[in-house]
Amino acid sequence: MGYIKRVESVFEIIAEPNRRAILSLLVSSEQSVGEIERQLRMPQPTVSKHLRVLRESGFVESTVDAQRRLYRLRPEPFQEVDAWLAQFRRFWSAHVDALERHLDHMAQNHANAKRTQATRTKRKKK
Amino acid sequence: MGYIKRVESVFEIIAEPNRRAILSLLVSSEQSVGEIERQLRMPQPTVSKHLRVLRESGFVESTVDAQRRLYRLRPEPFQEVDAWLAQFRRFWSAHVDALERHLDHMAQNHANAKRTQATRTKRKKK
DNA sequence: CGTGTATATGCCTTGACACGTATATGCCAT
DNA sequence: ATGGCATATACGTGTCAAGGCATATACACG
Repeated sequence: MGYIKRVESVFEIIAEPNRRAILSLLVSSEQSVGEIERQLRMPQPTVSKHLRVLRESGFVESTVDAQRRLYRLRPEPFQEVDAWLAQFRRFWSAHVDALERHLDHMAQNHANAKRTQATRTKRKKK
Repeated sequence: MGYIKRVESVFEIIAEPNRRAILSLLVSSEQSVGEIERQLRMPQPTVSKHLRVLRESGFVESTVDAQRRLYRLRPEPFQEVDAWLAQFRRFWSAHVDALERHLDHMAQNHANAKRTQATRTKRKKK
């Protein structure tokens, strides 16, 4: 029994910032590799490699257009993330309520404008 | 030299399976380190280290109870994930509808039952 | 105070993965 | 066929994070 199938969860996939950037790009419409490359200002092999990962994990699919490949989103993996998130939703909506709405609004346009602050790592040495 | 401030996104945090397991555990109620350790059958230092990461990224907070530390969830990071997801929600809810419900169900218990199959990338070798 | 229990931290090793650079594949046009 | 463009892959490298193990801190109680 041969080859181990790399079971990477959807979470590992979206942990990579460049991949999230690509996904966000594709929300508006399908794009070719070259277009992604230009918009995100990253080297072409990098784009291709990330697209490969995204494709193999089901986040995107591609069709051929001459020499171009057009990539577009696929819904399932996002739903999977959403499903995971669901178990916490009860919890957090209990905690906040108006804020929830607020966040829901901001979500419309930006992707990851988060500021993950501080982590007051107090490194005391003894 | 220096203390680089590691700005890890919420996505990197939840990319780790054990951390997701811990978070799922905490949905029901707050738990001590020892309880987590026993239920998840992982060594105590591992639990503590993951809890540290979760704490510093805001996913959990702790209070002291004698020698125990009780950990519980905090809502903000989850909202952040949700906010990111929101931009895709329009998209995917257009694509599917009944399937969504289905997934929502499976989400109840497990986290990453991904089967990432093959991705019919037809790799032809010449 | 000393012992036991609960949790945190330090060090080290290992493996995964993202990147850069180079190159291969594939398709089009002339 | 030949050259050129678009995209994919191979290989070597550096970085970083997770785990194991040992140990330190903190508290409780006799």
